[in-house]
Amino acid sequence: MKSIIEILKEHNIAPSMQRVKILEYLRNYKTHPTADMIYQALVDEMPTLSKTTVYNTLKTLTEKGILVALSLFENEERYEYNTDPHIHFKCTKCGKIYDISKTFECFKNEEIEGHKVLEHHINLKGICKSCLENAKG
Amino acid sequence: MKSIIEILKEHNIAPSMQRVKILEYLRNYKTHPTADMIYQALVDEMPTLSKTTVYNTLKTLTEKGILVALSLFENEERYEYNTDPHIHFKCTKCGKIYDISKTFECFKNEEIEGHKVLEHHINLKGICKSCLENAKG
DNA sequence: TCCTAATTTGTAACGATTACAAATTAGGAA
DNA sequence: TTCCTAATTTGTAATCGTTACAAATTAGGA
Repeated sequence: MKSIIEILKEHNIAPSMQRVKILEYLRNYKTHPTADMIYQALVDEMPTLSKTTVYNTLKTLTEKGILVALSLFENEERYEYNTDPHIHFKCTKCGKIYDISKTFECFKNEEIEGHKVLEHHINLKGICKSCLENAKG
Repeated sequence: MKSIIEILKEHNIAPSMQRVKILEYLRNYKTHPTADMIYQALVDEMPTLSKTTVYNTLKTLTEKGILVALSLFENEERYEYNTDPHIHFKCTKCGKIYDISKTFECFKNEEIEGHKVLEHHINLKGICKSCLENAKG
């Protein structure tokens, strides 16, 4: 696997300690964290880390296409490392967000009602497997 | 067409002037407005209207299923009158949101990877017809 | 008319995000 | 090495959308 430093260099982003740690976190943990969650996870290891740096870094990495920003039903931005195309499922009971590796070619580079479609975001909502099993008791 | 007052009564919501005007606005204008947009549109006609009332009303009507709250790519809630199933297209150039009356049965009451799907939100992003035509100029 | 509950209102608070300017850091030139 | 400059990081304050809350207003029934 490519190193985080390589990935940053390929996109002309200086691989500072903060940027490396933030991107590393997003590549390792597929939890779709918010900026604050990332900050909380890293501040122990980097006590001088600033929340502004987290926001700046997320913005930079998203602009370069390394990360994807998700608007998943709520008023806070979540981020994920941009890998294979997939969609999201959010459990209304436990709040967890799952990746679903099902793709939909139907929207790819298509024109719908005259509009040129460049991206599609599919968000599902319901009760997750784990909560369903707990309910059965 | 059913009157706004009838709709409210059917859902056991007292048809106060404020609630009627807010729901009426959303039924008449399919612009997916934010709470603030609705407030701005109505405050001339109802000078004592409070933004809190707009938020309260939107919350009530959404809980009763009369309205649908949309999380469309951005950190602000937008609302629409709940009619036929449709999906949304947002133009990245002019910011306008279009309704696309295409339905996707593939998600209806389905189980995906063990999760029970109850709702699906499909958000498309790209350049709208009007902006495409302007670009050709 | 009076009473009570529902509704509305305005203010203050909150949380996520951004603006901004100062402080720090890193890398190249002398 | 030291100096210089630009990039990066930091902390504070501001902003924006939203919510909490309590007082004021309204509406409908006794």
